[in-house]
Parts: sequence; structure tokens; C-alpha cells
Amino acid sequence: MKLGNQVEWAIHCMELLARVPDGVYIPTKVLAKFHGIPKEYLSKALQALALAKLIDGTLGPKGGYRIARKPSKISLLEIVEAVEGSKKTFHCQEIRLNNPCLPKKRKQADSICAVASAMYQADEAWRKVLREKKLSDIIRGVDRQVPPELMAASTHWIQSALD
Amino acid sequence: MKLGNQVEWAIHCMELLARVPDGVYIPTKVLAKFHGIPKEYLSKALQALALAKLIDGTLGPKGGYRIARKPSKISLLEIVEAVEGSKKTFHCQEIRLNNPCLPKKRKQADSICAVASAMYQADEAWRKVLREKKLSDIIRGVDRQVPPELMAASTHWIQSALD
DNA sequence: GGTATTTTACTCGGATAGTCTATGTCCGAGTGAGTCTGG
DNA sequence: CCAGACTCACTCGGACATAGACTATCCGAGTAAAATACC
Repeated sequence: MKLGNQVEWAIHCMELLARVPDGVYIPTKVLAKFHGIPKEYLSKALQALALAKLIDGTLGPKGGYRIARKPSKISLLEIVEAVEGSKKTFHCQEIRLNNPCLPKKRKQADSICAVASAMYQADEAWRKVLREKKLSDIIRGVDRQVPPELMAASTHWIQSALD
Repeated sequence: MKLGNQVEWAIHCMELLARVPDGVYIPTKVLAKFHGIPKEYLSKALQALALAKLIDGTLGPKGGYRIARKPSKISLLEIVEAVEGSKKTFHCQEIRLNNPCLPKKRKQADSICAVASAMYQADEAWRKVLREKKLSDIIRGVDRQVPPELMAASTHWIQSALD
């Protein structure tokens, strides 16, 4: 039970995309260099985000990605699900139906397995936190942590990279 | 982000082991046949549970595993962690430290990344549910779902298999 | 000078290898029950 | 009949293959900007 690195990358990139002025596109190349991660592979995560309509991309010079919605309208769950898929963390195999005492005909579940139910509750608790946590909250948190001069330098660095 | 099948197997086996009278050992072979899962691989999950002191095993004829504690004293989290490991679901890579604007000397994190913090909160919510859900709750849930005659037949099946 | 056209360099997007964990299988060391033997 | 020693089948435990998923990389189709030619 482990999340891939793409999740971290995706959230950081979304946070950065949310900071640039409207209408500005940032290419994968710049996002990758800024975060020090492999460009080609990051591309896959961004593709997933684009497919989920969280960002949209444009081709050609001055192209790249921009955020598709306001940060307050994007939850972390959407980002995580876009990258990792929306399947539940626990997949019930219904091994209780393998019980040799069970008559052959009743090989179908009529209720949710108690084990699966418990695991689904845990899964839902996890999702609930991510659903209520918005991208805007992340931005606020980062603002509180990063010193203003570093933030300004970063903004400037991005600007230069776009030319 | 997906849990392995071993988790499901482990919980079902624990539930079964909790139903057997004190002092009775059930071998992997029987557990595997009853649940219709590969014996050899299930063995790995049971080994993990034994290592975590949730069950203990005995060798020789009439050997096998028995539960080590009362079901009300065993949480699902313990079972899951025994099988899947206790590492967090999200591992922060600190890619924020790759920021090219960051002075070389300050390449160390002095606070928890806002992204990681959010993910950890979700992780903890998931754990909390599993921590509060005891094995005894699962047993109660199964009792409510399984018809008495099937339960009796299963008990009898296990008994026969032990001879 | 302004506009339409062409070029062009840059972007995303999907198809392609490598690596690591999860899955499934195998056999050997150890042990406790059952059996046999002797008193 | 009972006690002790022995045999032996059965157990767990760890070492050994296989499969799927995650990670990383490449190149081509498409496009929007920029340069160019023309009016």
C-alpha cells in the first residue's frame, strides 16, 4: 500500500500552475527542471491531469499547461484519483464464497462482506480528508512556510524560463 | 494505491482462528482449502502474522496456528500492518528542496511540506478507522450475515479436516 | 506599413524498454504425536 | 498393563521462479508563434 511519486509531483505542479497569471502556459520542461524531476515521466502525470480536466494543455511555442479551475474548486482527491486511478484501495475477492459448505447454486453474494465493509470505511475516511482538502489550502500552507524572498526568486526564475 | 490480497486472506483467517476453541491449532492447509486460496502463498501471510505476535504456530502433527490474543484486543490495523508493513502510504521525496533558487547550504527541510502534511492527515484518518475496528467487530458482523446452518456446517467441516 | 502565407521550432501525446515489488511455488529443518518394545 | 524410547508423518519457515506494475525514456503528429513575402 504505497502511493507513487507521481502524486507528489502532480500536487506540486498544480500548486505552481495555480500561482501564474491567467492565460500563461507552463511547459513540462520548465515544471520538470524547477522540481528536479525527469521531464518525460512527469509528462505522464500531467497527461493524466489533463485527461481529468484539471489542467489543459496547448501546443506550439509558448505552449504548455495551465490550471483549468480555481484552486479552491480543486480537491486533492481529484488530483490523486487522476494520477492513481479511482479504484478503491481494497478490492474484495469474495473468498467467503469459496466456503466448501456453501451450496453450489448460492455462489453469489447477497450482502457486503463484513471484512470488505470495514476496509471500505477506512478507504472512505481517507478519501474524505482528501476531498475536503483543496488545492487552495495547500497554497496557503506553502505561503506560510516559504520565505517571501525565496517565493519572489522562484517566480522570477519561472518567468525567465518562459522566454 | 492498492492493498494486496494477503490482507483479505489474513483477516478472514484471523476471524476463523478466533472461532476455534482454546488450544486448538489449525494448519495452513486447512485454512487454505476452506478459503480456496493457494496454500503456499497464504503461508507467507500467516508467517507475517506470527512474526507480529498476533498468532502463534506449532509444528508436528495436530500443529498449525492459533490466535494469540482475544479478538477484542486485536485491531484490523495490526493485521494490515503485519502483512503490508507499517510504512506510511505517502512518502515525501522533498522535491521542494530541488528548487533551483534555493541556496546550496539550505538544502535541508526545517518544516514539514504542506503537501506531505495533507497526505499524512489522510493516512492517519485511514489508520484511525482500522485501529478502532477490532477483530471482534468483524466476527459480530459475520455472525449477522451468515445463516446459522451454514455456520454450523462450516464448523463441522473444519472439525473433520483436523482429523 | 499592413496583411496573408509560409516556415519553423516548440509543444503535447502515445508507443517503447528497464526495474522493483507483489504473487505464486518449491523443498528442507524441526517437532510432537503415535507406535513399538521391553519390563 | 504401563513406561520409555523410537519412528515417522506432519508442521512451519525460508529460499526460489514468475507476473504485473511502477519508473523512466524515446520519437512522431500537431500547432501556434514568428519570420517572410507580397500588396
